[in-house]
Amino acid sequence: MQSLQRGLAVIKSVKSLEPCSLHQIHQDTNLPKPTLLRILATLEKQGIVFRPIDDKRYRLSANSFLSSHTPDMRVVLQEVSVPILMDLCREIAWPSDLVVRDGNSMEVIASNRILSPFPIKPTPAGHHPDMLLTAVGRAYLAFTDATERAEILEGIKKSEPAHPLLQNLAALKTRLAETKAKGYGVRSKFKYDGHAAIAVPVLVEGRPVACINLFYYKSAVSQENLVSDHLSKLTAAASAIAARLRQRAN
Amino acid sequence: MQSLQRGLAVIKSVKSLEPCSLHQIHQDTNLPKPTLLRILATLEKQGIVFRPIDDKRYRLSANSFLSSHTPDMRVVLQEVSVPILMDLCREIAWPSDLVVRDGNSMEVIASNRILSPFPIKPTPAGHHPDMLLTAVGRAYLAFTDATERAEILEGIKKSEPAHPLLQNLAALKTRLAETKAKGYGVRSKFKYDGHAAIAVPVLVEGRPVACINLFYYKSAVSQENLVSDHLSKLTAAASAIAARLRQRAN
DNA sequence: TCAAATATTCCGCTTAATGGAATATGCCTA
DNA sequence: TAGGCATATTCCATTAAGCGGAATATTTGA
Repeated sequence: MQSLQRGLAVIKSVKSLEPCSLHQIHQDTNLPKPTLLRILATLEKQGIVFRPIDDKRYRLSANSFLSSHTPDMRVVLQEVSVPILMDLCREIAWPSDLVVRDGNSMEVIASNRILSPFPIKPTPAGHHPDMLLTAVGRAYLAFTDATERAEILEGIKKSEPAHPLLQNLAALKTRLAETKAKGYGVRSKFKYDGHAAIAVPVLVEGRPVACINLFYYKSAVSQENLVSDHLSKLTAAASAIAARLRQRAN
Repeated sequence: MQSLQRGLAVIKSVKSLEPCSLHQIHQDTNLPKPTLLRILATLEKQGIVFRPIDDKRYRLSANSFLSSHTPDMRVVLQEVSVPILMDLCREIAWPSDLVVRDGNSMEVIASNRILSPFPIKPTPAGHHPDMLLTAVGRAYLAFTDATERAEILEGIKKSEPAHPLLQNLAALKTRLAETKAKGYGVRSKFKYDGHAAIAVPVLVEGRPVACINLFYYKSAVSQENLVSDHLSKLTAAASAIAARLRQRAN
């Protein structure tokens, strides 16, 4: 069975090269690229490999029956979020990022910006959104438990004592309480910036393991309308990601 | 890609059902049996599944890129020995067993007897060849280190104090030393038994992890001639198994 | 010893897979 | 910012790879 044999060869190739471009697999296996595309599409449909939205390189699904290395939470998040973020952007046009905590700030690990008709510039690689100023950071802080919140605030105080949001702790606490009550975080007003964002947590067993935001132009729509039109969909996407994570954990 | 998709489905099916017959896979996947046969042949050639020589049921290879459960040494031995035992019997006609230590006796985990033209009755399931009387037991004892040897002899003394071979420890030691020197073990003379056997160890890093024997009719060939004709092939098979095991261990 | 269950082989048919060529996309350089 | 190279993707005519029903062989169980 040629095609099965080839498919298995491709799995092995991806396993040894990941993350790898079509071209790399082509060189490794000597199979013609159209053939590889067909095989990879099948493997993707079957949940054996996946590609981040804005990255052409293939990776092994942490899932499946393949003994990858350590099933890394980031990779799993990246994987399960792909179709959900794609659907989300198709539905509401405005772009979103999937963001996790990394130390005292956040880190973007997936995004559907390039799918959006609105040309919002992509996150510079390695950019770490601020924990206190951004919608995602605030959502995370608001929904995590008191211990982790205290730890993060302590960390920021040490590394960035002059941080504007640290100057009024009472106000910060109030804001976080409000965020939790409303169910979503909003970004602070940045200077020279026409964008705004709201963000909700991805909750697994009551803990935020990540956050998804929704970007928009302040000039195009009011926060009020954005919330009433789209918050439920954003929340649904977060729940869908959480559900898939739970499923993966068995 | 239908056939790739089906192949992956079969892998999943075997994974969940193993060890499983063709019929079981057929019921689980709803694929026609000729199709399954084709797929399974491919998977077997690619080292994804295997079948013991005298068992029609398919199992997942411990090898490969599949996260089976614990990669059990027995299963690995069983798997890697299949083609080697088949070739061996094709070459020299007399049948062999692959045997490992199990406590104070040995245990047959694979055999090519049914391939042999000589109708030597198959090992009764669960039969444990004696450690002191059989060729495989003696080969094992002779090649293992002093510590394990002492442990085994101690164990036999406790469970079977009247064992005939224990009555003359000096003679036993001499016999084991000879065995190691010659490179193969021979079976003790059994009453009412026209068979005889020789056996060699499968050595990995100097330790015997298993033994392979070679059965014959005393009336058909002398031990002398059997050794001069076939010992080298038996040893080669043992080395081949050892080499495959090493490869598997990475 | 025979019947039932299961495994395997056979083979003509069809469609799914193939891959060369054309096109699109992304990326780097000047 | 254009223009050119590298890579990805689509297209489609061709064909052999895969298909599975039916016949046969083997194993099992009574």
